[in-house]
Amino acid sequence: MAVQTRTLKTRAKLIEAAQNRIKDSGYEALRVEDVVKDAGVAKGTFFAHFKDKDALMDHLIGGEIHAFLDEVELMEPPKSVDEILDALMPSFEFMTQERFVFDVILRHSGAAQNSEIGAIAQTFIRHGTVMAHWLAHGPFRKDIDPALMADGVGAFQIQALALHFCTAHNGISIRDRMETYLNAWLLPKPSG
Amino acid sequence: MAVQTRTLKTRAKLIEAAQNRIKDSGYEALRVEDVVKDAGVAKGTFFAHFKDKDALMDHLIGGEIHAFLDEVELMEPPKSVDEILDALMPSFEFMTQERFVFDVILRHSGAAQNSEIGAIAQTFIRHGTVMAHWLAHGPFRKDIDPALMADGVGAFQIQALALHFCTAHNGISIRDRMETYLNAWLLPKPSG
DNA sequence: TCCGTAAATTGACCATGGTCACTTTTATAG
DNA sequence: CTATAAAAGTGACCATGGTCAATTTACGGA
Repeated sequence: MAVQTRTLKTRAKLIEAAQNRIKDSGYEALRVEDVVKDAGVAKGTFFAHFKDKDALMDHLIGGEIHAFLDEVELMEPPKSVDEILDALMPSFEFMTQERFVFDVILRHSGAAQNSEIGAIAQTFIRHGTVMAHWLAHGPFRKDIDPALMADGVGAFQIQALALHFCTAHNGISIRDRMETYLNAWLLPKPSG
Repeated sequence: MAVQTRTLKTRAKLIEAAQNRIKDSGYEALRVEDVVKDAGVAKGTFFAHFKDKDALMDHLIGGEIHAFLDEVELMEPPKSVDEILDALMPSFEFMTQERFVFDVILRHSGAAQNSEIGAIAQTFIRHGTVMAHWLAHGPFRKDIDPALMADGVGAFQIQALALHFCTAHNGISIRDRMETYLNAWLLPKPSG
């Protein structure tokens, strides 16, 4: 039997309920019980639509990040580290709005354990593709593969965001730290 | 009143019970209820000693990583990327033994949210110190601060370990991926 | 030795995510 | 228009981490 309209409706109701809750209480405070109550369905139904609460988070947070990438993909390849950062900052702000959100992203960045790839993991792949394209067309180092450079940008991004939450490393903004990282990683250097 | 001997004993019992459980069922399967049963104390006692289950995990996993660092600190500064990797591989093996362990490490790598710094976060700081020292005394690039280089090694390490758990990126070993990263990050490059 | 106070411990209780046998709905064959 | 099988939904129930008012234990002073 094919997927029923009912299924899509229920799923939509669940997602909308969750988004509304999040809009005024944030991600961490989301309770499955509240979502099903607002959506007018039973608890079991939730888990028929999402493997677990984390899967809903993946879907919602992944969706937001995809929206940022939609913007980013429309841009011209940046001509400097500064322009790269201009493009990335909005998503950084989203990712650091709550420690909880960053933790979800971290947990899902390395894709799903066994099953198919999740929304957040997809954004990382997409991010890598866009970034590699950018780096191949800008004034950056040419001695290594753009895909490798893009990989590194991702790694430094995680690092900068993680340190943002670290009491021991405060006083430096995410952007400043990223600038230091990317200058050292992406720019051609004199030999020595 | 000072800390009582009883306190130390109870704490030791809890830790030993946890370690024994982990020894034959792994980290993920650890249950607080089992730990307190084995230790012969009530559940509430556990939470008088550890803020939450995660704090125990931080302590145990952090302890293991500290032990690796003890070894590492005795070594001569490595003279190549390969030698760096020789030094790091044992701890990589530990960190990837279970996805769960890696997740705990990730979650704690950016230190505690508000309160004092945890055991795992400490290992990252220690790792950075050792690595910076190594990098300052080896045949690596001289155009950036060793502390920055060390920071990068940490970032790439997380990246390599994360991709190890990612279905979409398999076929490359952690060591091979790290070698690619570190060659690109640490070695002096021709200008261009 | 006894008392009072602070520290340590207890376990019933709660919060919340997740399960599953059962019921209801929907689509389709005859 | 039924019969029926697959899909969707239900909610009582479970698992497990975490709380806290009450209790017990240990230490220092009189």
